Amino acid sequence: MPSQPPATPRKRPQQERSQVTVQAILTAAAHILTEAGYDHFTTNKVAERAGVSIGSLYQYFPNKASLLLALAEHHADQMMQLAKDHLETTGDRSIPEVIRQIVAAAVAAHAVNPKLHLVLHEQVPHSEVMRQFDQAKMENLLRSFLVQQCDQLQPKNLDLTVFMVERTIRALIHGAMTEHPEFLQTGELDQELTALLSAYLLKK
Amino acid sequence: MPSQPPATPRKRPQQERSQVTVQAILTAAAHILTEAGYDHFTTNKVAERAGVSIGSLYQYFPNKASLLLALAEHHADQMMQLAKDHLETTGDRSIPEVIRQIVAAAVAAHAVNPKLHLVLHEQVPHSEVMRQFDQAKMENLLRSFLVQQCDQLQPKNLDLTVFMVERTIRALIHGAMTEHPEFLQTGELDQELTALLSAYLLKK
DNA sequence: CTAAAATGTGAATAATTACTCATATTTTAT
DNA sequence: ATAAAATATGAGTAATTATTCACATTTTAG
Repeated sequence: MPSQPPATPRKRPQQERSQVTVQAILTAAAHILTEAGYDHFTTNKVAERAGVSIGSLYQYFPNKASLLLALAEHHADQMMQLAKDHLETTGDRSIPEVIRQIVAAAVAAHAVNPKLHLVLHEQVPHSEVMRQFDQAKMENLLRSFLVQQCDQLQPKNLDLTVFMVERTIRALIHGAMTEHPEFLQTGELDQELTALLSAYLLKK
Repeated sequence: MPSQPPATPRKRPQQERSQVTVQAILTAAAHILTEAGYDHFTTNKVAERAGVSIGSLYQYFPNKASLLLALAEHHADQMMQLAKDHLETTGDRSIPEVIRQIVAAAVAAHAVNPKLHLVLHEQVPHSEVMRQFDQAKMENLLRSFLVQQCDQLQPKNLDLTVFMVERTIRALIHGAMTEHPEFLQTGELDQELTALLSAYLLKK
């Protein structure tokens, strides 16, 4: 009795088999970075942990840097998605409330995968390249918020202000993650960061 | 005709000859870091540039890390000295003036050797280790200033505030150095940083 | 002057690691 | 069933580079 040909065509291995491999590699890469740090991040170890041969790794990632890039891009996407979600529901319009919201969004975004984030942004050589994903988008997001709120800001002033705010948020979240996790736990960081930036922007 | 024995004893080679060598190595190391970046910072290249054999380098620096450490320590000393000079003459007592002074001191300290500073703090692997010199001293300096000025600060509050201020200053100066040198040139950074922190501290 | 101490030399070593390629296995389409 | 296409394998290559060490030169002290 010949079996029916399956309704869904047998899944294309070009698609699925390799996608599983790619995913295993990415997962293994993230695991090694977060658990062992960049010092131990070698392509051979990643392949081993992924349960895949080193040759397969190089079939999908032409070099080590491209693997890191893929990881950083995916992570940045996750962060941006979460940040946007936090910023959608914007009923309030007072500057301190908007700032509080932005800070909360940034803190939440950094909680997606804090260990991976720190390694990608502070351990990986040439981490500027990794930052390209986060930073530009964050600055644009901030810029539009600020324009909406403080229409008395001049364009030149705007660049400077966006720089001040973006850098301050990022630096203090990173600093808290590495040196004072308790400030993050208790919410003290959110509060102080909001206070810092509100006081600054209200004076404009 | 036998010459007089020199009044000053012939300078001890253990002292001078080797000191010249050590200095040449340190200078070459700084040069390679600032001009070529950490990627090209190999011990053999340092020795070559210093006009010294690789063996001599290892006579005075047991390993590559110790060379970086020596460089970082010397650079931190220079920065701290300059910062202290800026903070000596403290006639003013208003918070904004004190803040302005602290900001100016930090900016001046970072101008000692900006390129080297950035490489040591952002390119070198495990740059946390390099920061140990600057950071603790900076925080202590800040702490005493803040205690003097805002005596209503609680001890727990103090740790948090010192963290906020120190990190913010450092991050914005670094950010300006790498991405917006024009803000440093024009003094806009000093002004905004002072405004940011004054507004924050005055609300305490 | 001379021996010991200090300093200098640089070819060689040893370890690491990103990446290749010849070959094997699996899947697909007919 | 079968050939072509896709995917997987992993031992091997090649380049880099921190560090050593056996030996040379210079300096000092007596």
